[in-house]
Amino acid sequence: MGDTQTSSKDKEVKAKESKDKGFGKEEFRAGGDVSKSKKVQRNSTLGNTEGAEKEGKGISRKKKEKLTKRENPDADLEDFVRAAQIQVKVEPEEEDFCINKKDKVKKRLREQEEPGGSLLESAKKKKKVKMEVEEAEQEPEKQRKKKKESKVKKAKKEQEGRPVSAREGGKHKKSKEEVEAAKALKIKKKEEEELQRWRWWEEEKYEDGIKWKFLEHRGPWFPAEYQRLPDNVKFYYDGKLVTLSSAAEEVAVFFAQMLDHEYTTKEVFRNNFFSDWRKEMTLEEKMIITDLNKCDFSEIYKMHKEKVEARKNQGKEEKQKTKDANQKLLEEYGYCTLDHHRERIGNFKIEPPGLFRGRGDHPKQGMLKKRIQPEDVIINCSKDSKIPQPPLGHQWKEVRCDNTVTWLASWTENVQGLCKYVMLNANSKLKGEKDWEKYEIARKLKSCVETIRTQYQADLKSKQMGIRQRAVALYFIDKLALRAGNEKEEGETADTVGCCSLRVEHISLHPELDGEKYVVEFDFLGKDCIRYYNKVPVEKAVFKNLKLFMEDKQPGDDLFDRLNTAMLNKHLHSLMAGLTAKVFRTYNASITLQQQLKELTNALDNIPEKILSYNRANRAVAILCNHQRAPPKTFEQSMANLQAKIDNRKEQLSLAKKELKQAKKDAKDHADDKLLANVFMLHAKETVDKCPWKMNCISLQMLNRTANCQLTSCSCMALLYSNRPTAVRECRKMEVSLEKIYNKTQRDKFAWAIDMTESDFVF
DNA sequence: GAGGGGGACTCAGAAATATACCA
DNA sequence: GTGGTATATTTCTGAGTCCCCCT
Repeated sequence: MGDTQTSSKDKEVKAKESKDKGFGKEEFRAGGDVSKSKKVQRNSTLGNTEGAEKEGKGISRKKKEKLTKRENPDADLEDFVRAAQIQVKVEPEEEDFCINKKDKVKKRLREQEEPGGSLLESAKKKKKVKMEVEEAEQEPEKQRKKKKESKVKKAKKEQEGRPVSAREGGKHKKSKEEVEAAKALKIKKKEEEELQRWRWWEEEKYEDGIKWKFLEHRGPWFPAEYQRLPDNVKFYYDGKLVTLSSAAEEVAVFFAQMLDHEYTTKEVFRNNFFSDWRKEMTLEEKMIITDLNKCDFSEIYKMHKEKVEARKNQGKEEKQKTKDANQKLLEEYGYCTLDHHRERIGNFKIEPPGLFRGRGDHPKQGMLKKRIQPEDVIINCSKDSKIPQPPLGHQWKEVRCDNTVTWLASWTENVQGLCKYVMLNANSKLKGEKDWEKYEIARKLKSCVETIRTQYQADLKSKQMGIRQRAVALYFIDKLALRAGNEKEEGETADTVGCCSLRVEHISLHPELDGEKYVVEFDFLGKDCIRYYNKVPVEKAVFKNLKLFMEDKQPGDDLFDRLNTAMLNKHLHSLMAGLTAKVFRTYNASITLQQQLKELTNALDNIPEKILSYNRANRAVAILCNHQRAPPKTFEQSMANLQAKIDNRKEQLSLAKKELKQAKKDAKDHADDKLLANVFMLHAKETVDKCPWKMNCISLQMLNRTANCQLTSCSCMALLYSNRPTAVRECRKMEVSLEKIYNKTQRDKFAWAIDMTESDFVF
């Protein structure tokens, strides 16, 4: 893989360099007055920016050293990153295949017309065949080995004169008929589910902007009101007992419940909490409680821990009760009727009050998230639907009927003043349609991406600084899948950036680094305060432009001072309808997935190997998109456990080898007891055969887990960006059951892709 | 017409919960 | 079969993007 990439990358760089010949700083300066234009107001339009004075923007900001930067990824992961970046440029060779909705509908209609086969019947047949294939696929070595094991056991028992019965230890074993019946029931349930599925992708779409014609729901569910602490749980201030008012006590409980968390050690969190807590206190309480450090929440904390522990140790019955209650709640509030179809609601519960958990160094972390009342909630539903009833004694803020939006209820939260929505689940029509649309736009980009690249390459030499900045930003978005980088209000959120909001301090230029020319080193905090660290060789023209953009600027100044996301997207719109910076992320993730799957998968591999390849392909996408997570707390322990398992197997293997040798000898020596000797021989041989295979499995597991340690879940990646039809196509081509790659929720979510994708689909 | 603000949506990581696996 | 642990899945909600409307 590496060789092809390197060579293609070299070619690319050389080709670009030859294009760049003759392009230099002097020529650029002659084209536009850069020294003047550097002081241009950031938001000026591209056309009239030259020479204007920069105002207010690019004020030097303190580099926030305390931000929770993630550790540098491992060196091999960095290599993988580079590899993945190069992948982005490699285009697949196959012809485009377009999902043809009309053809699909026609196909189904044909099936419907076929004699002796209704639509439902044909779907049933199709499903049955599919399931039979999958079942056969799932009958692997494991089951064969189980059978073999049971045979050995049976032989042993018979040898010992013990009876082999269906009942052992008095436990009822399912009869063959019962097993068959359970199987049939499962299949039937699956079929019914499939038949009930709303195949919205086969229906006509509504006119532009209309999201639904009928919407009915029960309104959101509200968390229970606060219950006072039991009398034996006390709060102390400066060693003295203080009985808090209900409002102050509730907020104190929020804090006490978080005492285990790092948040409560952060100064900003503590200050914000204390300030908001005091707002909930009575005058008397305010007079007494003046210093958070003197507050003793230990009894509340202890009570909370005990509650958590008790919940963990609930008996079966209690657990079932809780489960049933949740199910009831879901049935009652978790579904709505949208255009005569029952659709699951994604978040029907109103967010409970608590302390705001802003990420990184969010300036508002620790502030009180107030309890939402029905009076804060706007309900959206059909006029002719049954209007949801507010909880007793309350009323809604407003009931409206707006079928141009997809939300069912909304409210404004108090911390950031943002709107929150109750929306449908990911497997709903409304979400699915959007998803489908997203991939269609990304596919459309494929057909014109080369033109766009040619255009921004040319723009790198533009006389206008703004256009050059736009070209460099686009180059990064395309090559590195950076996010657009909207402007944010200073002091309102954590100091994170995207492409357009990069500052001088976020990049370092290296004319030469580790044997590569024109290397740009990125180091900034992106979305969710996830660190983006990358060293990327770029084209000479890009490098020179960056050098120019950074001249006479302070570290805290904007790198692209004449560009913002609105300008960038406006330009992208002019190149292709519906194109925005975000589309490049989807596009490049899809291309990378397809390319990686093509390179890594081998039709001759076994199923675990194919799954590993699929995970590797997804990992490449995760690296490209810089999807990271904190390493799981149990990571080190679980790796040690796996290593212990391998060691154990090694011992087992050497023992089994000795046993096998002995058993062979015994079989020769004791011809009279051949059966017993054979049983032992079989057993030892099986262990000898099995151990290396198991050890290999554990090694693969370790490899997979190490690589995944700081990356988001692989299937998650495939769901977010990578093209669903691509993954579906690959599974079918490689004869890997979709169940092995995606869980039920995920399969439900992109049922449209599963249904529409043929095995020859190409992104 | 520009641009600022906010509404509506997607994306994404952490936490909670369920399930699988193993001794 | 049981209990403990690891892993997978789901839920929750914060953090982005993008577009439209108002001034």
